[in-house]
Amino acid sequence: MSTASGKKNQRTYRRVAQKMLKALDSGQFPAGARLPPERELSERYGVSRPTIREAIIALEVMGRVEVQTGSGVYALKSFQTKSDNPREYSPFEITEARVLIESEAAALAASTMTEAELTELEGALKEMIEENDSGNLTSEVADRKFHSVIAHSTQNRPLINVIQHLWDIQANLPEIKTAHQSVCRTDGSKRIEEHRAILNTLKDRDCHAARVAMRNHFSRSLDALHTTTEERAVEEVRRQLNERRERFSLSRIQYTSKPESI
Amino acid sequence: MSTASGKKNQRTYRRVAQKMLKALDSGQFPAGARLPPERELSERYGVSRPTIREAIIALEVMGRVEVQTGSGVYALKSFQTKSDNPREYSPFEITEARVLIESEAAALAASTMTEAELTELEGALKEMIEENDSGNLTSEVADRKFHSVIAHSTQNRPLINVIQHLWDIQANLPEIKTAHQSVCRTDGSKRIEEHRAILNTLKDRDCHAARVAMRNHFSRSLDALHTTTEERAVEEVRRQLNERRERFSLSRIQYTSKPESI
DNA sequence: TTTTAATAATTGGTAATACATATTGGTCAA
DNA sequence: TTGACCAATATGTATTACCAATTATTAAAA
Repeated sequence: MSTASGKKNQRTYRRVAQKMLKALDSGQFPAGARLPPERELSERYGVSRPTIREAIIALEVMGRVEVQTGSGVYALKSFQTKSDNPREYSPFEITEARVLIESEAAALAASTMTEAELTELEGALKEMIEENDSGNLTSEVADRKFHSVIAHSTQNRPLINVIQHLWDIQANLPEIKTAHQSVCRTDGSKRIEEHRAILNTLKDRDCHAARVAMRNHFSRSLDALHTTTEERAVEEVRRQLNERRERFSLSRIQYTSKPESI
Repeated sequence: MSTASGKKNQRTYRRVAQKMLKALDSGQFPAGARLPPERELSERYGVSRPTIREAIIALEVMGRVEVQTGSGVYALKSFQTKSDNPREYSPFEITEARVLIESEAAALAASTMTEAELTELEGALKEMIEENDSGNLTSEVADRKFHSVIAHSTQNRPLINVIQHLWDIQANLPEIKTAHQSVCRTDGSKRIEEHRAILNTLKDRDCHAARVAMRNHFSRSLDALHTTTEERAVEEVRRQLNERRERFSLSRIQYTSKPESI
């Protein structure tokens, strides 16, 4: 209850800092990104600029952001990725790790989720639907928000951090991105339905059903990943073929002046 | 900067917070003492009230002071900083995160484990038995090796990394250490049996049983943690009582010369 | 093309003010 | 004397408005 969100009598800077912390965790401001200027934040959160400054200082002391005078406030990475070489991970590994961990998080969240968080989830779902309708396929913010809210509802900070970390890694993998776009393009509505199913199990506080729903969701993601990886493989072969053909023709054209040396 | 007290180009709130930190460390404001009001501090340090507020918030986030609305700012004990420091996780959180993740890792390992890895596990178990017999209670190397082999057998590098990371964190928590020592001292053989049970389920390639066995193992760790935490709490109360008694006797001795004025 | 100066954007910091809450002290009645 | 209530005071909370200092961007000049 010490860290619970009894926001009524809490001081404003704490309330704001909590919200900004969630925004940071949800990937709204990835590491290195510049946050909006103080004045804009003060409008967004409906508080004065000094209060925003206080919240930013709190985040700064927590080591989550860095303030550069005259330039802006920048998000730092929250999870010290020591000798963690994210580039070496395959998208399948990441997804497998995520399915294991996030399914358990969902199961736990089924018993810890508050009404406010359920409302947040519905909001994220709504955003997802809007993104889907508007044809915005590149954005994953609503998706990430959805998963982030579930993670936060467990109130287990190491777990939140781990989930966030895995998302950060996968966000940098191009295969994941194309797979995500592909699944949005071909089965957008189905994907929405999966998220809604998860939401419903959480509403019912059915931890077993939540685990299953989350697993189903990921298993579809994994399928999409397999499919697009296959497509990419075919595409790659074709590209290499074309490249070879082009180089061959180029070499013939330039042969009289200078041979290619690469 | 035109101000004479130019300490590099650091921001004012940091400069002030450093000074106040020094004052706290020097015992100028012992634990529980009330700091001067904001208005007075702003005069003393020659800065405006908002800046003083910023410095106080920094100290608050660092867990050095506590602010009570309408009453004042109070110094806290420099060690008892568990309020909101996100870097420091509670041992319960860590253990909860581990039980979720490592149980799934065990379930996965049940199908991926090789014969060589099973042999390694048996070796780790043997080491654990030897450690237990020799009365070496502080070492956790065999325990860690056991869990590490299971993690590695999943061949999922992100998962391995996460498990490693959580172990690194918990290894630095004193509560975990004492709990581990306690469980080794009181129920060493039972702990060995739990590990053997996990090993057996992996030999049988029974992923469900592996998950359950791992959960059981952790649930016992959690119990031990609860117990030792309780013991520590009792110890703390006893210590404080003794401290008070000592102080009381001192005041009686000094009463003839000077009455205590607190 | 590179360098430099002007301009805009952004954080840094202060002052004055109003408000909310906790503490204090005093009055009055039982 | 004791207890309860109430008003005054002290203290933190938060806002608005303003200007200064620093950095980033752009345009002009060499």
